[in-house]
Amino acid sequence: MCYSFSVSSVIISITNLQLLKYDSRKDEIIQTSAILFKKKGFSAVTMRDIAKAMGIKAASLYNHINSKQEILSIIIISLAEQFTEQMKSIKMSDKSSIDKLKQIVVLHVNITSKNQFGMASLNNDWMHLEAQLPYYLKLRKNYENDFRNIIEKGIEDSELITQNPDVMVFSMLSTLRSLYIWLPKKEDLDIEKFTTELSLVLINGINK
Amino acid sequence: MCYSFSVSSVIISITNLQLLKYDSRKDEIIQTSAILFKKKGFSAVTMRDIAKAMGIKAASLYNHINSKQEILSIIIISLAEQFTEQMKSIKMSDKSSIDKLKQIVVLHVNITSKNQFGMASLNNDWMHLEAQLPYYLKLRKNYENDFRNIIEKGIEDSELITQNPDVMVFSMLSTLRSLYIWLPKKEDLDIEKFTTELSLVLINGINK
DNA sequence: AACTGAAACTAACAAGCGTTAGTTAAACTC
DNA sequence: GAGTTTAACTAACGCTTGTTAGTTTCAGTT
Repeated sequence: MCYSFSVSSVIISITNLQLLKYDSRKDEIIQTSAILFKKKGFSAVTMRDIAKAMGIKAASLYNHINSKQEILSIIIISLAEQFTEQMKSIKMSDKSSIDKLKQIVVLHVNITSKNQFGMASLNNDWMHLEAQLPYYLKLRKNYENDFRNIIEKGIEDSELITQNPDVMVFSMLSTLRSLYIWLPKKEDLDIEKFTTELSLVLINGINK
Repeated sequence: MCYSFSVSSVIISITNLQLLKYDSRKDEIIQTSAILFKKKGFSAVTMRDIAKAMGIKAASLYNHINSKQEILSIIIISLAEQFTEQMKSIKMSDKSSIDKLKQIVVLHVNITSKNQFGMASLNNDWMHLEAQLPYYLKLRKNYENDFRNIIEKGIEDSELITQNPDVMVFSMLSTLRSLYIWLPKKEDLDIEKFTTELSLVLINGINK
């Protein structure tokens, strides 16, 4: 066993400010990496790029993380799990299908506005996950299924038009997934107002 | 002058089947590269990957192309110019704004269905263009401006709802740009039917 | 004052990268 | 058949990649 602790050393660890700082340093690496990944993509960013952006040497990164892969996994999986978790509470609520769809719009705007860089990795670099790739694909498939089920229920209940639900999921989800590109461009954006406008356009269209 | 020809040698070139075959071999490299670029992204694909997919050695590729960069430029710029050209004829036509938007949907579905792999590079790897990056950005900006002008005209003419045109452009264009992900999934797709359904959803929404 | 551990460092590794030089074999032109 | 061209090849180049080993610095604990 490499990392076994006595009871006393655990207590020391908890009260040790250094250890807390360690964790925040790891977060710094992940945040910095996400910024670079958005600009050039995972494969084009080197460990030396990440280190330089933090003002340290590449080798020093390995005091905090195990591999370049791990950085990507943490970025993507934590976001995918946020979507999964919040979709769960949306689908279990007793609202109408249209209200559920509006809540999905809110969900995407919220997570994206707080994670504009990470969302780029989620959208563009998921294929470079290795061990975690099957898990990610499972989460994504479940999410899309939940989305389609809400739409199919809306069609059954005559809330929504009788059209191919796949096309409807595709159209809405494509827009929501692209939010990470657009949100940062509108810096002084009223998030609440934007969410309302976007819901209106996605659900009622643009035709007068 | 490295490549000057006498009149007779030009005539020979035109009637020379080898030279035509040369061009098609270059096209093969570009097509093969596009397939790999879609799967892993430009940066993660090596010249040895491309060569292996064609059953030759990496060095042999350089008999047909000048650099890895050049492959990417040809893929992206040729598509961007197709969009630019066809947008030109749409905006100059005397149709209503809604009909122009429907034509833009047709434009995207057509180009994407014929270039599913290249469209991935256009969307994800444009930042790895080097010399051609400013030109690409100019074409993209012009395209988005033309798109927004059509929508603004539609609002003026009371064809479209009075809403933020940026949100409307964002919503429609995000969906159209994601077509390369979805079209290949529906293999036995009736393109014409799909285009009609998509136009309906984008313009009239999904609300009953 | 001695000890501990976090977090930086230097130096280096083996593997892989895009690309070039020079060669070869086969297919065309005359 | 001699000469030319196309398009493959082998071999290698200098550079960059992710990562490891071992060392140093320094603040906090005992």
